[in-house]
Parts: sequence; C-alpha cells; structure tokens
Amino acid sequence: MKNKFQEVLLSALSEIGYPTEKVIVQSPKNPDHGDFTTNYPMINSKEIGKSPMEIASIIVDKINSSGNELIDKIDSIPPGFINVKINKDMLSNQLKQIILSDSDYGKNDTGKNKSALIEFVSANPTGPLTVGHGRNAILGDTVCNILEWNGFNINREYYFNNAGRQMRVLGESVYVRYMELLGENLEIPDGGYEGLYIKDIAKIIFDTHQEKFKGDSSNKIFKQTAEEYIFEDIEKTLKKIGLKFDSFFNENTLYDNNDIDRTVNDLKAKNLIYEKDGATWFKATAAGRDMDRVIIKSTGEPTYRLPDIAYHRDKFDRNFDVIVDVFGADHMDAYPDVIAAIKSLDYDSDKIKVLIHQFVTVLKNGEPVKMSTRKANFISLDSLIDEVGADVTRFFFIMRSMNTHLNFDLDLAKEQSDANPVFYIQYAHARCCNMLRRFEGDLDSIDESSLEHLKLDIETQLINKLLTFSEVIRKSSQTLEPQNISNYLAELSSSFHSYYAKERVIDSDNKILTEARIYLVNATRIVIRNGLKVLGVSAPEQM
RNA sequence: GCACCCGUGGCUCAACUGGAUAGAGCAUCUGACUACGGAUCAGAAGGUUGCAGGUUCGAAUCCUGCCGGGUGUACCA
Repeated sequence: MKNKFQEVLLSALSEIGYPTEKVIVQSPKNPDHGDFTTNYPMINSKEIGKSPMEIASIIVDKINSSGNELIDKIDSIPPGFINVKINKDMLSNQLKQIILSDSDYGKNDTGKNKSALIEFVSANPTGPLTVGHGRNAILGDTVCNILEWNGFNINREYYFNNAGRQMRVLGESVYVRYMELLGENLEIPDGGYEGLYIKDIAKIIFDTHQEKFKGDSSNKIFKQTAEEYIFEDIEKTLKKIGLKFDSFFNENTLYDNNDIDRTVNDLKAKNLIYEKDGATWFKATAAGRDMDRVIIKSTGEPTYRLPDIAYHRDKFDRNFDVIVDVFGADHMDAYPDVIAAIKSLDYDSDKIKVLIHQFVTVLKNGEPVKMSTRKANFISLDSLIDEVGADVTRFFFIMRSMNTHLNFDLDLAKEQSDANPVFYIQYAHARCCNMLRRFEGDLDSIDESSLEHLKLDIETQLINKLLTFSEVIRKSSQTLEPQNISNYLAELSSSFHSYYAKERVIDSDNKILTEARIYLVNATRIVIRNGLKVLGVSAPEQM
C-alpha cells in the first residue's frame, strides 16, 4: 500500500519536474497524521529552491488534479509535511492479500538466488553454553530467519577450535577428576576448569576404562571425551530453543588444507608481512588500522587472527553473497583486522556484516554475577530455558537492541514471565483463534465485498498495521535488528486487543459485518503467527 | 591513555535510523465482564532524553568537549 502511494507521489514529482532521488514515505505514529506521510518538501527544499510549504502545495495540487482513486484526502501541513489518507475501500481490500498468501505473507524475494552464511555461537567446546552465548545464538538464528523471509538461502555455521591451549587445559582438568575417582588427589592446573560437568566426563572415562589411563595425563582420551560430551550438551541446549546448524567448521581444517600457509604467502605477496622480534607481523597499518599485529608468534604458533583471516577467506571462496558474523563485544577489536586483511586480499569486504552485541549482565540477588566458564560460576543457557521456557528466552533476547548492555535479573525473570510481552502477543493470537472457532460461518466463503463495512478508524488503523508487516520484514533484512519485529508485534497486538475490547466482532444480528470483522481477525491471526515464526516463537491457539 | 558500546519517568527498555505532542511494560493510583477468554481494556500520575555547546526548517538520534558505566586494548581465544 505504501508502495502504491509512493508510485503516485513519484509520478507526480516527475510530471512536475522535481528530483526523485530523496523520497521518504513513512507511516506516522500519530493516526491524526493520516495513513502515510512524506517529508519530501522539507528535505528537497534547497535543491528545488522553494519553501517547503510552497513545494508541498504544488505536489498536493498536482495529485489532487490527477484524481487518483487510491487517495481519499491529501494535505500539506506546516512546516512541510504531506499527509495522505487512503481510500478505505482500497485499504480493506488489501486484506485479501494477507488471507491469500497465508503462511507466506510477509515474505519477499529480494534475496532470491542469493546465499548468506551466518556464523554465530562459535563457542569452543570447553563447557556448557552460558546465558551470554544465548544472546548470540538467538540473535544469530533470528537474523537467519529474517534473511530467509527475504528470500535468501541460509547457511547457519558454527566455528570452533578444538586444538588450542584451552582445550589442552580442559583435558588436564578431566584427568585430575579422573584420578580423583581412582582415589588420588591432584591439583587442578592453573586456569583449569572447575565445573561439575568435568567430573561427569571423568566418570564416563572411568566407567568404561577403569584405571587404564592412570598416570597417562596426556592421553588424548581426556580431551576427546570432553569435547564429545560437551558438544552433545551444547547441541541439546540449542535444540531446546529450536536452533539447528547447517555446518560446523573446525579450525583445524584450515591447517590441514594449507589455507593458513596460503594466506600468509598471499599477504606476503602483497607486501603486508614482515618479521620482527622473531615473530611474523601483519602490516595492518597499511590497511588503515592503527597498529600492526602479530599473526605468528615467535614460537611458530599462529595467533587467533591468522586462522580467522583464513576462515573468512574460506567463506568468500565458498561464494556466499552475504556473510554475517555475530560476535560478542569482546571481538570488537579483532574483527577490523580481519576485515582489513580480507580487503587487502582483494575480496569485497562489503559483503561482510558484523553484528556486535553487548554482554548480558546476570543479576542474582541484585548482584552481578561475574561469569567465567573456567570458574564454573556461569548461569547456563540450559537452566534458563528450563526455568522460563524457550519462547520467553528467545523473545527476551531479541526484544532489546543488541547494543544495549542487557541486565538479566534472574530472580525477576521468573516473576516477570507472566508479564512478559511474549505472552501478550501470544494471547492476541490465541484470541484470534478462539474467535475463529466461535464463528459459525465458513471462513473460506466469506464474501469479500463485505470488507467495505470496515469503516471505523480503529479498523483502518489495524489494517494499516497489518499491511506494514511485509515492510517490517524487508527493513529488518537491511538493519538486521530483530527487535524491530518484536516491537512491531507488540504494537499490532495492542491494536488488536484494543479493537477487541471496544468492538463486538461476532454479532448474530449482523451477519455481513460479522463476516467482514472475522476476516480482519483472521488476517490478524496470520500476521501475528508469521511474525512469531520469524522470531522462532510458538503461536499457540490456546493458552 | 586509546578504540568501540551505552546513558531516556522509581525499574527494564522502545522510538520506523534526522520528523510532528519522546512511547510501552513493571511498580503506584482509578475505573471496566450475567455477550467473542480479564494473560485483556479505558484512564491518572510520572521526563530539561547525563551535562555544555554546535549543525538546520526540525536533534534522544549527527559533530565537538566534558561527566558517569561497560567491553576490549597481549607473541590469550
């Protein structure tokens, strides 16, 4: 609908001879300002060389004189807005699109034949996922859903490293617990892992092998068993929130297929590598960064930046059109170096979108809990899901902008769950379903001409809201900010609840009005359900 | 010190990416079901958007400088 008005506006502009580059049409938050509004006169005033109000009235006159059936009323308002009311019949007619498209309503094909790789979670298998990982996981997954609704082919990828120092320490920690089971008390190594799950892993090894590995602290069985056990645990948790990865990328493969060496050589060929103090440096300053970085230590071991560069290169070589990285704020400093390197290697770094989310501060008894996987004082994502449920968990993490430092009060989480907006939205959906159940006619045979009875302001506002859904989806594919969708759904639900309380829908004395309104309710149901689907939240028919 | 993020009613957060009277939810107060589910609705109260300048028709949003909080700033990942 907005597009249609935009077309009318554009053709009017070109007839007058005004520039058509800067045209913004918005849905005003204040319904008194009409169905759509544009600030065109103000932002183009300088270029045209006339006052905004002058421009506005010229445009309004032009559109009025062309007598378009789409427009009911168009006005110029100081300091230079143009407000439009759409013909109500045209508006209510659009509901048909929603009903017809049904579960596809809101989808578009801007990403058709394009593929996107989204890397997220990427936690190394050193322990269960924390609440912090949860934010990353749900943000990433929702971004995937959004892109899918915009027609992209999505690959969800989990990158991990099972070779580093952390993993070695993990294995050693398991060994200590294993020895404990054999009656020997050893010290947990410096920086070792203290979580209870380490004991579980040790128990598994003990149960199957008894004392076979006594004294054999470096045996790879400790690390390997731990990795398998932890990954199983992680996948179980991810499954609980409905998340499934398409691929797991092991950092090791970059070494096995020589991508690491190849990357160093190619950077060298670009004259971006030099040796200093026995280490190998990447000349990041040449790419606009403020300092050079070591990529191979004097010990011969690469720093994490090198495999990261090689990994991103691999992503490009797999020919994705869009590459999204979802990182916590701790990667703030690292990724620009990676992008600088990628750019230097002649890849189109604009394809990469990096989403940085701030950390989650967990409050327990009003005190922040300092989370550390090693120290095992983290709050696991798994226990959070068990406590508040998958829907609330998902919704909670995307309803806020990723830029906020999220405070998660554990004690409040449970209490608040009754007042959580997710229930508000789900209830609106359940309400729609309930009304459709109560409706005694046949949904499919509603005469669409009855829609012209939807004349109340509150109805056109609801219809307008429903029709902006596809636009919300489209826009979120650009911003990659899922909270736009949850905000939208909360607003839509509010409009609906309000309508419900004010107007009787099912009225046996007025069959035709009932049909029109039930049609509207059905459309509302579809939009809410689709919106929740994008967020990965269930849309119950009863609660 | 430097880089990035944040600062919005008592609390947790929005604000269509520069638009019109800064909006919700919790908490507080007042109302609303013998008709579609009260997990709801209608209303009240609560604000100098951290502070000070600047940019322009217009700023919570952009720029500069302070103040306060977070994260990072390794030949750790």
